[in-house]
Amino acid sequence: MRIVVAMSGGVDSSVAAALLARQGHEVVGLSMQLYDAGSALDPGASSAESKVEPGPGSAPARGLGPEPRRFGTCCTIDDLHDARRVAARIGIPHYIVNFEREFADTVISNFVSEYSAGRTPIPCVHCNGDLKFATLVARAEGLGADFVATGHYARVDLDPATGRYRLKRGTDSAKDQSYFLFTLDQAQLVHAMFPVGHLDKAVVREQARELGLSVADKPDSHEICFVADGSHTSFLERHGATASAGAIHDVSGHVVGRHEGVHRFTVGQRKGLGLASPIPLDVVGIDAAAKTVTVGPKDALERHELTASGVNWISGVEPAAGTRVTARIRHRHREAAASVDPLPGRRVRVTFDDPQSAVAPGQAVVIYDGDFVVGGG
RNA sequence: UGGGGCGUGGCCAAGCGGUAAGGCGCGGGACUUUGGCUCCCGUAUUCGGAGGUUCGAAUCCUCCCGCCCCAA
Repeated sequence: MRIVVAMSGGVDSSVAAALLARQGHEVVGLSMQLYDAGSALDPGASSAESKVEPGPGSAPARGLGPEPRRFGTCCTIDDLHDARRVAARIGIPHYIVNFEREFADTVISNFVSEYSAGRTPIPCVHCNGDLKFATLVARAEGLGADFVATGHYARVDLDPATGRYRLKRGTDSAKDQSYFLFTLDQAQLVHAMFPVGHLDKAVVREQARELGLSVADKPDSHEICFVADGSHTSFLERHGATASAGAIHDVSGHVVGRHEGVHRFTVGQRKGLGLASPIPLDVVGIDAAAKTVTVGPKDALERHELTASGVNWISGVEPAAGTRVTARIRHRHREAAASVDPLPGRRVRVTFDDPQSAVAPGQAVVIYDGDFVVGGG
């Protein structure tokens, strides 16, 4: 089979590619260039021969001004080189496709507008859904590939009972990334492969070492990949987040301070308030229109239920009202028992047995039935 | 030159004779393919200043300095 592997330059996707190649598949490595090479390049640095081939249909990035120093923490020029080196090592062709425009138009623009609206976006979901499993799948088809594989810790299988594909947690519960993949639909899952989803991270690294891959000991990537300096606030402000300074209220409506812009806050946030208080205060609400941030004690963050929009049901069929599930309201949230009630307009109400703290608008709730992702929104 | 209150780390603040809580902030680390949370560790030899009482004071006394309020 011909399989396209999305290679980020990290260990996981490298091993994914290597495993598939070893199984005898015709593997093609594809790396997404997400940032302008000129600004991502560290002038004078080691990359004398960095030939980045523009992918078909690529266009100049918009909304991506020059970044200070390194642009991101993944998909940098160095990461592209790593991917290329791995591809060479395992003997597969490797292409770099320019996704700057798509990345700017989907992931980054959404990131900025969501924060400006007082919500807390989750860019990895868009990156996975819109880029890796939409745009990339289209490219893969153009290359005559049957599958797109990534290094995600998740599994996909075919439910013999229904004939539908299911998205399953990765075996390594500590590294499970199924949360970030809840937008995948049947059409995408048909072509999706997660070659390391059944492995533990430690095993993946071991494999990388055995295969002689140079990235075997490369650190895991954390934090937003496109924010290099660790400050997403300054990133937002460089990319047009409106600086909407306003008042900080307490839960009874008294003004207790000022803030420098709603995009600097997220529900549940404690740091950065600059308020003196005998007890810790957390952001309990954000009103972008009124430019206000409301703070309160931690217990004011607890919610028994939430509604999510833009819901995707993996199977394509929504569950019956009152279906018992577990749900997470953020990556690495300890899943909580709940029941779901699908609502009109691709919405769902999730009612938790026990109250959950800090349901942040903009974050995703992902619904599980045992090891399977039911859906999310 | 009347009466009352207050001055504790960058900020808020507890302590009111027994050897400086806590929160915010900040620095470092852990955790983490989002943000946030959380968890560690660090952050005032010192309590406006100077004396005094005491085995021992930020806590009591005296004076000084600086704020604030009420009455004039």
